[in-house]
Amino acid sequence: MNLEKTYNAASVEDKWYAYWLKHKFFRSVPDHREPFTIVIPPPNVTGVLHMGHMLNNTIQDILIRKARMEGKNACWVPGTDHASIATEAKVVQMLREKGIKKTDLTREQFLQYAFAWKEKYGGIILEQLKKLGASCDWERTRFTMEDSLSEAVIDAFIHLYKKGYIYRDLKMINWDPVAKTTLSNEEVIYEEKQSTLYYVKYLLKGSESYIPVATVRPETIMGNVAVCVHPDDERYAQFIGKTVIVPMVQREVPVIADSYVDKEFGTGALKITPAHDVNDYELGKKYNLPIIDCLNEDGTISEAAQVFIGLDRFTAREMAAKKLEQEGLLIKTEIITNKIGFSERTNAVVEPRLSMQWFVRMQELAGPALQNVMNDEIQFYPERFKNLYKHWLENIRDWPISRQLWWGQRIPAWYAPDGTYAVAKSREEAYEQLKENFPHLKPEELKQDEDVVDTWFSSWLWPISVFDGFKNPNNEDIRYYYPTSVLVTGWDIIFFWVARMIMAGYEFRNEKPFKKVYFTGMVRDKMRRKMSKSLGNSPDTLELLSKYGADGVRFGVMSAAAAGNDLLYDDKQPEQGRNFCNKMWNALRLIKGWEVTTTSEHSNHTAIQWFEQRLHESIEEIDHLFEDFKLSEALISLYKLIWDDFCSWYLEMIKPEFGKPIDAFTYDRTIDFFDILTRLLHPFLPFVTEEIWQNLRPRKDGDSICVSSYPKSYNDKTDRSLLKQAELAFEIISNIREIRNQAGLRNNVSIACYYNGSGDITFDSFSHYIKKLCRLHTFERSEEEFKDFDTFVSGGYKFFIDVPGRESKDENRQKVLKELEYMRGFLASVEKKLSNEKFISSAPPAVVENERKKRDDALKKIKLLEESLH
RNA sequence: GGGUGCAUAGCUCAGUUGGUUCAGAGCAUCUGCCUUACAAGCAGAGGGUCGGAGGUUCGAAUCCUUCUGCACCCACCA
Repeated sequence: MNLEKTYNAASVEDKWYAYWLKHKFFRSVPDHREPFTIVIPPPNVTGVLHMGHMLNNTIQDILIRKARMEGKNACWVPGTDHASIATEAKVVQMLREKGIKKTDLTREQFLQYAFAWKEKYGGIILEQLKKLGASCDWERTRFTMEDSLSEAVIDAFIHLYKKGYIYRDLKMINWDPVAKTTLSNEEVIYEEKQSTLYYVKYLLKGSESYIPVATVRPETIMGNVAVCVHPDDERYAQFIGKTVIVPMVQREVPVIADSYVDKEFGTGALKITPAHDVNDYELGKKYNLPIIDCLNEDGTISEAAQVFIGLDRFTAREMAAKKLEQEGLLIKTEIITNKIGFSERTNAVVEPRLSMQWFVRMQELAGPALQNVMNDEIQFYPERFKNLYKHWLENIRDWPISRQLWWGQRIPAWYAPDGTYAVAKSREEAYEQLKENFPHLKPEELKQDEDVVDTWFSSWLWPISVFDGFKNPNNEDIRYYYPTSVLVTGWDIIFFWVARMIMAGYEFRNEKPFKKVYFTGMVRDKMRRKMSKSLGNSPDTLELLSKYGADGVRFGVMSAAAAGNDLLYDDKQPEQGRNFCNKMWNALRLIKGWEVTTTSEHSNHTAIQWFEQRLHESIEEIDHLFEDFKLSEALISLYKLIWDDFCSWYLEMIKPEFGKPIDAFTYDRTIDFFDILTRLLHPFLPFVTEEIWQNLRPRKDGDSICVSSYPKSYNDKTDRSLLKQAELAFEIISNIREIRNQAGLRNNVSIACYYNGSGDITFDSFSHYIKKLCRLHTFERSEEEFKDFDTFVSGGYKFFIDVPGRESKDENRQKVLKELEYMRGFLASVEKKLSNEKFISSAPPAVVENERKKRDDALKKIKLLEESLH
């Protein structure tokens, strides 16, 4: 066998992924086995995958691969999300770069461009997932806007409408003037910004006196319909009921009083602009004030404003300030910090806007969703996200779902010429509903609502709709796979998606959509900034995958990612993963390079038994870590098991001398061990483990580690007696090696070591290996005290190293003194504890007993150390 | 304004229900090695008052109180 010196991830990974696909190992159809199902959080087709996706999908793949190896029917459903507003914004921008304006296109033409975009980027995304090693059932790939899933959206809409949960209303909503669409609260991101607060004079009609009003938005002054003060505010009591003049437009408006106004803030007087502020709108309704909308949908000043018509709102703000100053109405300005809402997708400053939209009433939907998370019917990992979830659901508000976009499922409402509408699956059905009241109506006169639904109104159905649970609620797939086993997603979309999927699950199937939710943290850069394209701090994942290999990247993101905790990404992490792959690769090279004798005589019982014990100890530990979703700890634990225990200790112990063969028994056991190790590691690093596993033994076409069995720990009482002995032996080896290092001995110089004393634990079984690993020509018991030798004390034994030509033993002596000092301190603290009556009486007997043993051990060690100083 | 989380080695973090003088890992640093699997490596070393203060306890990184600093979420204060 001829294996390359370094592991070549690129060629290995492509080879095995193609092999897995060819043999359809990832294909899942319902059968008699227990299902293990994950639906992917569908990535947006806006671009390519970033680091967050690498993390998220690696976790899902680990869980799926482990379940598959455990004999479950593992099904991972992949797919993509049309991401209505985000994608539409991208397509609009792409068209603009080509010199095409959206307004020049028909809806149909635009959708063609959008679908072409989806084909391109959706395809790239799926390829990236394959590169990562994702073991999805690709035959099940879904897209949120494909026919079946769009029909599910319409069904859901009609269902909720009939139930009275969907309604149409004129309300104040968040408006994105760039995308020109409504947004939900969740799509608005508030940031603290410095703003100018303008103090403006509102002159009393026919008088020189005025009410000072503070505002950060002078460009909406033209929409003022009243000034409001607190009824108990003595400063303005005289103005209440009088008329003041709105600056710039000279409108005469009343001064009203309402306790909503905070006397302490600003000037204590508030201008009322019902069209541009939620609170003002409420006050306007209360006092029956008119509404003057002085903004257009693109954020420019409307004709209703009378001045600055057509100017952008920010330009108008400056102009208004200037004009107020010119007219002598500006008292002063002040810089304050306030929160400004930005559109999540376009980053435009959001406007409160009064508009007719479709809403989902959330109160009833929230009930079961809240209850079943709080009682752990659906489990959250980490649990603390329950708090966040609870708070949101308890304060839930209705969900505006209509979006003034083209890319998405169109709202199934049909309007008669007079505005009366029917909600129906088709024009024909709508016509049937309406014709009773409109005998002369013709079907072609009906107009469908121009808006589409919020993208989350489609993705909240995902766990149901990917299994066609709307079209055919009793089909075999959904009965078998639903509810899914676990959802893996970032905590940032807990409201957008997780909460709503839970609501949809209970509403449409009367059953939870998943049993567990694993929340991942956000991937940040070394400066703790969230990775984003605009900052340019997210590595190019395709480049990363080709540089370090998918296994390297998977190791990198997993090794630092505790559930729910953000992780700081650094190139060092995938590098460590790549190195790990190479380490295992070279272990394979070592083993496969051995010549094997036919004899089964051997002297490696101890090493083999020790490693077996160590292996099963690890398997138990890893099982527990998996139960708690502590995946990064499980990976680190495997890393140490393989690198330290297997490579550094076990292989070095059994390694035959150069040129000599290894016995068949040791060889076979070693292959067994490596086989088990690769299977344990396979869920984390699928490619390198497949490559090694395939090389360990002769395999047939169709064999694969990904459908082999996941190792189980022994259930019977496994003997663990060698673990302690090994610990002592390794400690002795390290001590001898340190002395060798201090003495500057070359590796080919062999030395002698003598020891005496006795301890609770022996190292006899390991003597042979100590000798071998420390290059000792002599390692034996001797009652003699070797006064000129370097010494150390370990496990109740005193060791003497004969270093030829060693001039100074100061270094060694210093070390012994230091240890002696430490042990004396240790002894003092133990004795103090033991002489404390309260400790003896209140501590558990086992703890006291342990302290006594520590004292005896310490006394013994001190004695040995003191002796060895002479 | 309400809420959550975090603070442990130079950096990033582990540390289960309080019990070893237990303070741990990886990276980084330092020393010595191209030793026939691996320099993407091997053998070693140094490094921390577990954010501050108080309390509970025989015993606290761990439990309680408080303070400080940081991060995030939610909320209609111009």
